[in-house]
Amino acid sequence: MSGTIKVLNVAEKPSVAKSVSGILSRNQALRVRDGRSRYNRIFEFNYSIRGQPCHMLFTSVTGHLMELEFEDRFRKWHSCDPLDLYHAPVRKFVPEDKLDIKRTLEEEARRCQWLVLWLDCDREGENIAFEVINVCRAVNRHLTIRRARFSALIDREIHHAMQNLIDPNPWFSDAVDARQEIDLRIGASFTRFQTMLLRDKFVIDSATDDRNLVLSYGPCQFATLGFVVERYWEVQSHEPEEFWTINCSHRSDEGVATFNWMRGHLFDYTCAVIVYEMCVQEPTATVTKVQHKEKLKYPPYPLNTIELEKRASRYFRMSSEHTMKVAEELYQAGFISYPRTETDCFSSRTDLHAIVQEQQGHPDWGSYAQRLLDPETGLWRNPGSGGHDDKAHPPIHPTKFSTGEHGWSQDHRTLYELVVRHFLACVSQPAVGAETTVEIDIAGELFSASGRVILERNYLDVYRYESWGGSMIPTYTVGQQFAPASLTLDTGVTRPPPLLSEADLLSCMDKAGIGTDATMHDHIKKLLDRFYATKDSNTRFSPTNLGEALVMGYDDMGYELWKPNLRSMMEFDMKEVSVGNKSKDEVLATCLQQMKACFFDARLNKVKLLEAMAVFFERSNRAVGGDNYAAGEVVRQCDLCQESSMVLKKNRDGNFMVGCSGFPQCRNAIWLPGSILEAAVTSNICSSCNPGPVYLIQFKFLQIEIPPGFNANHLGCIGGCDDTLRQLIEICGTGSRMSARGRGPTTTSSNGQRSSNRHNGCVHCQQTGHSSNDCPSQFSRSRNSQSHTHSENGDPSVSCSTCGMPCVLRTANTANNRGRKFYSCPSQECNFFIWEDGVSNGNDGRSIPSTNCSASNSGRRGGRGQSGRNRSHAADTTFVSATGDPVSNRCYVCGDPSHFANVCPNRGM
DNA sequence: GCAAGGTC
Repeated sequence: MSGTIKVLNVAEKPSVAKSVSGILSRNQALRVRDGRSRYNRIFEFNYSIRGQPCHMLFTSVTGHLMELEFEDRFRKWHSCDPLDLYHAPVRKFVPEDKLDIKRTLEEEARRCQWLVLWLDCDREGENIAFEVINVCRAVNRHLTIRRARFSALIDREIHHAMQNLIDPNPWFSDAVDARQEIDLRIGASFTRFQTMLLRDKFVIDSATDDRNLVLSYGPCQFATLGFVVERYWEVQSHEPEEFWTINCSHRSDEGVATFNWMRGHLFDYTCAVIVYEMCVQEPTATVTKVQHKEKLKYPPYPLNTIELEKRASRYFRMSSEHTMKVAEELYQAGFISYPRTETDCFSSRTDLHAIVQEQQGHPDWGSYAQRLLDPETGLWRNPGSGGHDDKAHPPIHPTKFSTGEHGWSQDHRTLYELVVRHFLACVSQPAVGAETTVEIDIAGELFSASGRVILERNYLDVYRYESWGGSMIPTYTVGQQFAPASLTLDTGVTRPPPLLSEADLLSCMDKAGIGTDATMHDHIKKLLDRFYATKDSNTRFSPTNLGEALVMGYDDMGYELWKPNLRSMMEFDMKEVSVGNKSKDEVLATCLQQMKACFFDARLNKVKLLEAMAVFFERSNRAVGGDNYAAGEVVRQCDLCQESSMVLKKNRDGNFMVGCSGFPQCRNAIWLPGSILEAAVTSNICSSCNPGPVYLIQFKFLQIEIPPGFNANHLGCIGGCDDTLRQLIEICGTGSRMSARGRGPTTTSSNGQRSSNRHNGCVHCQQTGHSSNDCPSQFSRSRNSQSHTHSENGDPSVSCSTCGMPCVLRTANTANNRGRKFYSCPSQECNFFIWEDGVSNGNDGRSIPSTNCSASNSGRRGGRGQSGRNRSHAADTTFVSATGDPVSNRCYVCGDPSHFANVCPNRGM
């Protein structure tokens, strides 16, 4: 067919591909074939777009085609500081289970000239459209790309959409991209942080195996939890208050009427008694007002997802999650319309009568359907509108008649019945009632009674879930007087509000914009799955200890991370992006910057979380392993890798250091004096160090290990400006590579060059804590040691026989001497070494043998000043292991030549 | 192992 173009059409789900294909082809010459994905078939037919003959291929995806994830090196929980997740690179990719769909799209796109996107017309749909565009355009750069805009699967609308194609809207898609990225970064960072902080520190008895417990955080799940906790606290904090009220009854031939005091109740007993005694003294009642009024009780609006969930919970105590599962199955089998819809008004184009007609044969509600269709009954009424329309799906309604199918569970029957009865109710007249209100006066106090007679039941006949209580009261006339049958002063107490029911919770979420119609039930289920909340047999939610502790912890910090505001603000920003008022990048930058600061602050205040947990849980004895990042407090951004953060940590030997959380990719580290007893990052920022912020650290030194004149408490900066800290490091040495006995005042003045290095700090990075030679940014260089073996406490002190520098205590890692300690000169220029046990035995030092040492006794030279000057010594002296493999004398963990890996302070990070 | 959002 000359001039015919091939058009690839893609819908968001298979059912839409099928429906639209059926409408466009008018079911004429419609062919179907399988794609690579078993769910997403391909429909083929011919069509003409504005006179252009087209061969149409119509397939679908199943929701999002792509996922957003961190790049691999950030995906493991201990791969980085959770703070890094605010700027770690992310990527979009097609997950394994969607690859078949991707391949279908690629294959079909290659042979098409046009791509028409039939994704749902909402923000998520637009984002999925761009996912499809990316996949298709990657294999066919010449594709003409158009968007079909439709709001219902109705013939006229679909043909109109096809003839009036528009451009896809990148702003809508951008809003979703921003939402995804923010959700991922916030969720992952807080989840890792609180899980690693709390899981191993407490015996969390709610979980079967708390080692695998994940204490997840998400803007939706925590807001949902917040509603539960807030109501629970309200209930807990309620203090019953006694009140008094006066009740009056009257009996006549027609029956009994109960009159309520129009003041309601009084909390002041004396006042109540005074009023009551006045009434008792003059008890005659005079009727002051009789009012008759017609009242209407309207049927519900057309059914959307949230109402379906709420009503199923209220009427049948069915969980929202189960409701959606059953509804999905009914939808898949064609009995009800699409169950995930916000829309609660029918389009004027919907043939409502046809839907009712289908139900006429049902044994239970068929006769009601017949009455509805009979104009003489006057029962029909065009349905009201709840004011919501997602422009993508109609309200939930029956699409196929059934009296119950083989294989349906009771829940399938119940839910189908609800959908049908709800629909029939929507198109029915409201119930009509006559209400009578009577007011009386006793000694100047007013009382009222009311009664109701239902005149027409109308929709209530089919909507049996609702009732409208009728109550009769006797006939009264104004001016009539009577003596009350009873006049009592009654007492009662105020009651707390009830715990939130599932329907209440859904209402709270809906009102605050937490989740979507398709996901709200997931968030509720997540609270149960994470052991954050429980649900009782009345569908009422209480927080567990865990849920309450988490909310309490954040609340004590003063954060509203558990309130819906965060999501609302995000939602506002998303809206701004979707209408083009703000750019995606702008919103991402602002939001993530704020959340990062919030995360940082939350971590500084983590003690609040720990305290809140301690209220409910026993401390655990379990060893905490691999939790350095959770324990580490951020001091500044790493100026070496520029990606991760420098965090204050304690090494295994108990000494403090500030290291890059990007380890081992980045080995930036600042070693702090071993004489530090306590160190904690504060929220104070150094005013002189750049790039900032550099947070000051509150140090507490062991007084006896620092010279007179220095204060044991010091608010210090590791950014390079802090002379006091520099001096203390110089005087005390660092605690990183030596055992405690290596600490103490040293003979640094004996080595002018070394002393000079320290005073000047590192020439590469300007930081204290290491010398220029030690700078992690200069790893190929040899380094001087900062450790000292001279001591004042009687421990051996060994100096290099060549240069006189204090030696470093190391541990051999060779086959013959593994674990044996020896001293060696920190300078790479000298080869001096001596076994530790040799020192105590009074042996002389010896130099490291030139080759094949294996730390054996060979190559002994003995005597000071004779160490291997005759040997050309490279920075990396090679040892040979027992297996003959060369072993570097640098630590294989951090590359530091002053120690071996078995004593590496960074091991196990 | 982490979010929330689509959908099967």
